Amino acid sequence: MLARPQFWLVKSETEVYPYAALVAEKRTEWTGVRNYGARNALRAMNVGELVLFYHSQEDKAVVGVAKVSREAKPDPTAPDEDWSSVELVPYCAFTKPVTLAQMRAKPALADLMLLRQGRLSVMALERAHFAEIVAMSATTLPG
DNA sequence: GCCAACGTTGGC
DNA sequence: GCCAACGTTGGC
Repeated sequence: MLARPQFWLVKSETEVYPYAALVAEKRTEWTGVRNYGARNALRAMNVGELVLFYHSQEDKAVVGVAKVSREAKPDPTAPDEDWSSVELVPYCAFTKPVTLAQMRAKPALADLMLLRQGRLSVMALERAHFAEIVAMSATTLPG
């Protein structure tokens, strides 16, 4: 049981690996992260924690929530290097995607890391930010 | 250890 | 397609 669950956000290009692909596959190995900040975020994830799924490039919107189903281990796509990957499963698709423009327009999200550090592909989220974005999606999370 | 050059990401 | 931001690399 997690005393203090953390919340996360991952980015994926819409055309490369959309949320629908995760739903179709049931689970995915989140490989290919090659940035130290993003890697450290992966390593801090715990099984069961929730992850906002953001589509970069085309959609520029958070489209759903995934869940960490396995903690970080060495990234199999970089066998001799010090990178990490986790496993994600789909958790809940958003009723309405929450666009970057909508998030930028919310004072409550002014210091959201997604908005401040645009290139980071995996990041921690404050609980309040997570809750705000879920509320904006008009989605009721299961459980 | 500094910093300029370069490559990549991602919004517009 | 362009460009800003920023991370990484490599010369010194």
